[in-house]
Amino acid sequence: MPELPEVETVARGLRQSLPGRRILGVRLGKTDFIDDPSALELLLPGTTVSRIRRLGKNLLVDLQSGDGEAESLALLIHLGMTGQIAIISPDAPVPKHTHVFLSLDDGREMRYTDVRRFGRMAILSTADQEKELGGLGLEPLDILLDEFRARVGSRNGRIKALLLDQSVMRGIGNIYADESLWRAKIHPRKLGSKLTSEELKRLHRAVQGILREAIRLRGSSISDYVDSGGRKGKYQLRHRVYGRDGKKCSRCGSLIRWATVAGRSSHFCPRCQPAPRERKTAKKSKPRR
DNA sequence: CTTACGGCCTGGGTGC
DNA sequence: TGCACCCAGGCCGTAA
Repeated sequence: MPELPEVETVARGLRQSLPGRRILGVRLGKTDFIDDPSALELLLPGTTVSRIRRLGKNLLVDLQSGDGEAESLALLIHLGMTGQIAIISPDAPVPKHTHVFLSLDDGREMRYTDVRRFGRMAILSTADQEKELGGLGLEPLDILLDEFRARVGSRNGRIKALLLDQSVMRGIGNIYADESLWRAKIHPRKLGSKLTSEELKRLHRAVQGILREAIRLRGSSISDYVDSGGRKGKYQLRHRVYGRDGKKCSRCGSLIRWATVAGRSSHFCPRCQPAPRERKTAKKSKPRR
């Protein structure tokens, strides 16, 4: 599943081949993950890619219009769970579930393949970009310790939910949330406001360290993630808890556990990440009839 | 305002 | 071969 390290890897791949390329044509398959499919068909041809940006899990392909107009557009791509981008020869076999084809002026094409179609594509004006992406939190790789403390330590939500909340920080998903909490020795159910100063510091370091290492290893290929060159990542080999329930914790030997926290599957070591005191929520007695 | 939670989207994998 | 079911991440509506 593409989270920050995977999207960053894709972005770096696209930066190798897209800037300077002119888009010649657009062909679409299923379009229910595209905000306005006809806008893509209408506006993309004739534009030139100027740069590739990543904001959290979002990719932005900046476009210059062919006629030199100042109006700048960007193609937003969110890979969802199963989105893949390929820059490839049009003669290459087309994988199933490929729904967007952009022909490029170097003879290749950019393809978007998405089994689940949980991804998203949209053409955004500068104003749209602010509206759509303005609510995102800070980049976890850039956030300073003090900012991290302020944003996370003040909140009463479960730390797992806070790490996943894109308006707190952008780009962390289930894998890197679980891995970061394990490294920082914090239970996913603990409340942000209950984290000690030391825990906040450890978590800040853990998040950044893990994201950096994951980018270095080109992300985690869990289900079907590949980068824009079709290569798998290697960080899944370093996972300590994600998908390892029932296996031994590499730090203490206890068995990794699985539980639902904040509505998401969570993996953690019950010894290294001690459970917080349960909040006293009156156990709802079953309504009897 | 904040937080919690259920439901929805889709289809591959699994188990019977 | 079929078929029901689960699950993934993000988001949204609703409730407290």
